[in-house]
Amino acid sequence: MSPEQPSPRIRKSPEQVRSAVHQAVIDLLSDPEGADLTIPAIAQRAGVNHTSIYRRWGSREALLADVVTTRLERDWPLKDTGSLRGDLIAWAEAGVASIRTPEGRLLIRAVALSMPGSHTAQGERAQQFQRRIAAIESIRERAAGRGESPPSLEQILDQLIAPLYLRAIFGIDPPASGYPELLVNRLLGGAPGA
Amino acid sequence: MSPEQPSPRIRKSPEQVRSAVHQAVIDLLSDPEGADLTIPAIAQRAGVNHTSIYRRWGSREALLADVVTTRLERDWPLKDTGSLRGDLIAWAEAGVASIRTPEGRLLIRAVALSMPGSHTAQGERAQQFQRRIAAIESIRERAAGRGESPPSLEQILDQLIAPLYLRAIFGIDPPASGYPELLVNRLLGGAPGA
DNA sequence: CTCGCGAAGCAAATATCTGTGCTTATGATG
DNA sequence: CATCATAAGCACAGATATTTGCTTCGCGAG
Repeated sequence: MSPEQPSPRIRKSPEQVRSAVHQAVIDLLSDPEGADLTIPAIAQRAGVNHTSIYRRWGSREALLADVVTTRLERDWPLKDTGSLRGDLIAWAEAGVASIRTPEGRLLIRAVALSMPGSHTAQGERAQQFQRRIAAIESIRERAAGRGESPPSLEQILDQLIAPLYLRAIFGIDPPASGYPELLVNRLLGGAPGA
Repeated sequence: MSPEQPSPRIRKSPEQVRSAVHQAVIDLLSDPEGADLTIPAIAQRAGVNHTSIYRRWGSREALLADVVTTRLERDWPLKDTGSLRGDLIAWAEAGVASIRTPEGRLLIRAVALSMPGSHTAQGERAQQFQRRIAAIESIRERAAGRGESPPSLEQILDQLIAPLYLRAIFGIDPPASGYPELLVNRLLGGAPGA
């Protein structure tokens, strides 16, 4: 069957391990069968020895946090569009795009998730969320620097972040079109002033 | 130490078991140390044998769902105040009150939580959330019956439910006062028309 | 080219969780 | 008061996950 050698041992390099494990987490997370995200399962899927994972990441929590951070910062970046409205819409668009994929949903849900991970859970999760909040803060600061007066963080939290996260966590599809604009219009008021 | 007998076996009645187990789940959930919510841990905390839990609830998912449902429906009930605005504010107030207690936060978070519960997880969780949605739907229907024209479910989701859930899940305190009214005013528009 | 450090793989031990058969207390029923 | 169904507790077995000691490869420094 396998065109490969019956090779007794092909050792992966550290980078290969990292990459394979990350991918395995994503795969299992996306798996509609709801495969359980245990270290042994991840290891098998990634084709690495489970001890490699235990030793490198120490816990599932830490691994999850690593994967989530990496992916989220890649898929949900900040853009500088030159205006507050533009920045917020861009951010919301990236969010909506993320939410539309099963992978993205699960990823975001994983931030809120955790369960039997004990104490580290809280810390890691909070940190992830803090990172997202920090992104929003930098948008506000840029706006303030341009002389615009951005809404309070609370307002953005309630009207922009919350709807996106809720939908991600509970798997509710966002409206088919114009959703980012809708949210931002509600937040900033009526029509695109600038 | 213990003023009790070294009693070889004091068997709890089914109701005592149910009550003790529920309380144990709440306790562990509230525990800042982030104790892991495993059946054996819950059993020990409740002072019951773990097999009693396995046999009665079958899985951690089912147990969690039971506890959450029970508590949530007790602490976050629906009231009929006679107006859409009143109903929504009452609902939001109950939510805010819930969110202010560590227990309430964790409870709501538990709805979104779960993780290594595999497939059943999705179903149970979705059901919990559906129940909450149904509550909102009934508010809308009552309003429609009175001739009022309630906002769409989507709008309520985005502007009322989402902010509360987000804060519960990530442990963000709601504004000190007037928050329920603030949310409902945003949703229904300006001032209390009636 | 050789040496040596860091990390992957292997195997086996340990700890935990999950589930089963059986005994026996508890509370309801007649 | 006697009987009986239900469910709790106990002991133990099976399956998984977690951890550790040791070996061996890959790769860069000298």
